[in-house]
Amino acid sequence: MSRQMVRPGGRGARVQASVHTAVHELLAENGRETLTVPQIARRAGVTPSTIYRRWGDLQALLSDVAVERLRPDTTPDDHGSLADDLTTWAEHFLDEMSSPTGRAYIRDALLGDPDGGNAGQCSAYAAEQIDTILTRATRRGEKTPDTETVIDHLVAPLIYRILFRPDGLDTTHTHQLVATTLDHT
Amino acid sequence: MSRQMVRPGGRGARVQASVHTAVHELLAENGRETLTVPQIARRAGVTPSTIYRRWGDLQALLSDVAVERLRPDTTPDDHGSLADDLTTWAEHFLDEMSSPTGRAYIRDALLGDPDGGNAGQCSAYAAEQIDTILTRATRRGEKTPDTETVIDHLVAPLIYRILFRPDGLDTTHTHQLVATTLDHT
DNA sequence: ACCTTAAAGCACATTCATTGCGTCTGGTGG
DNA sequence: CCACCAGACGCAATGAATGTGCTTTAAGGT
Repeated sequence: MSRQMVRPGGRGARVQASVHTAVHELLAENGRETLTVPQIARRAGVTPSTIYRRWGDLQALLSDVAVERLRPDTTPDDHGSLADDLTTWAEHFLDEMSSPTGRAYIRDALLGDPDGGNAGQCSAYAAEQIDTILTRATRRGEKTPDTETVIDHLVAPLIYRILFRPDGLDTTHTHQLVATTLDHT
Repeated sequence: MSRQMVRPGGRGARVQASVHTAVHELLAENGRETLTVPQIARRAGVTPSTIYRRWGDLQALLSDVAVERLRPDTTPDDHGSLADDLTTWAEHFLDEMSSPTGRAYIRDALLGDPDGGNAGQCSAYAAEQIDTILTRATRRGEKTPDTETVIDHLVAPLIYRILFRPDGLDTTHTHQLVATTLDHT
């Protein structure tokens, strides 16, 4: 139930919004350990039952919030060359995702529905961004790799390190990944 | 607290074993949704307080069990060539990890301690296996990529697809990844 | 303005998480 | 060989969270 069919502007929309912001605030304040449904309900000015009815359980709600917060809010900047665009995007991506908050949201998104519903959405967001960059490069006349190639050799390694080896993250590595990715054209 | 210092053969060891198998069985039977500490305790013939004392909370316990079950039980087979070894290992890896059970264990491992304690352990397991294969190939006189390269361009894409895009998994793709990885020598 | 219907509130029963305290196991030193 | 001691376990109790029937509210259409 991540994609809510709420009458826009109605009471449901207000509740959804206040619950989402309540989750976000409480996560920032106390972390996830002590986060409970009644707590969220109190902060949002709602009763717990409302949350249980709309989202089912805490995990689904967290996953829902996570996906919304992981949605990119802007299209990638245009720096005039594919290499620059990819590098800048990758650095920005790493910045956002490798923070404790970012990692937490990714993990929450992974818990949502067992097959890649919410996680798949996140992946789709990244794919869209990449696609924009690649399309722009193609229009410029540059030779470009496939979106899939970029995902395999740039996005995947970044995410892998973020999730499994938070220590091994540095800018040099990112640049190297961009370079090898561009070899696959 | 994943690495328990239990007196071997004593009561503590029995408790640890029965709790671990209880978790494994209950996960297989009812999935993770309905899994609770008292439930595990009942199945294991233990009281909940024991579990709380030893593991702290459900997540830590799940993470502990996950890491133990994700530990490879055998060294990679030797097929006489790096390409064959890597391909076979990748297919085996994919088989184990892409099952619903495997995915669930990976996600549990990711939840353990916030910085990559348990997840890092899993990554280290994979690195060990890869390292064995690469060392063998070097000893044969083959030209081999770095372990890091294999992780970035083979392991990471596999895991990424397993976690974020369970649909996009096929053998062809795996072979392709092995091929491009071997280009990076 | 009314009517319909989906969503939110309320109250309550059930189950879970968590801790204090006494008991027992099993390794250790005399 | 035996008594001792530290840590681990079981029991029981409490406070909180989960989840559900029933009632009430308000959004959107007629």
